[in-house]
Amino acid sequence: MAQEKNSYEKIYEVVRQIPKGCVATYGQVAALAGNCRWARVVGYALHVNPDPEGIPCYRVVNREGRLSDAFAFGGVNRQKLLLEEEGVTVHENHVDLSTFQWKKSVF
DNA sequence: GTTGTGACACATT
DNA sequence: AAATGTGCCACAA
Repeated sequence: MAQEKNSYEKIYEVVRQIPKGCVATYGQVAALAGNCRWARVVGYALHVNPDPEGIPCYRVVNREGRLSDAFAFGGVNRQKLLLEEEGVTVHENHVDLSTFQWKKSVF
């Protein structure tokens, strides 16, 4: 078993755990996945995003709380809308991490 | 098998 | 303060 829970699956698992109304940074997800160095891999994992319904990429932001330029997976506007629907206040492309960054301890 | 690139993060200049 | 360089890992050619 445990047929290679290869990087991606781990990352997806972590992203899936992000509760509603919260956002997580790539580094955060990477760290929860097991390695802070996976930040880039996390971005790649979301890039392929095989399950956009279970992997809300829009809940994942860089360490600035900002969305990447290439993030607009359907329009930056779309992203803002989705996050606001979740209860996250989004300013164009950035959110207040201090307020909305996911804290695993809370869950 | 090696090289290059990438939706990042951190350190240093 | 901003820009650059470096580190790390995975995938594509």
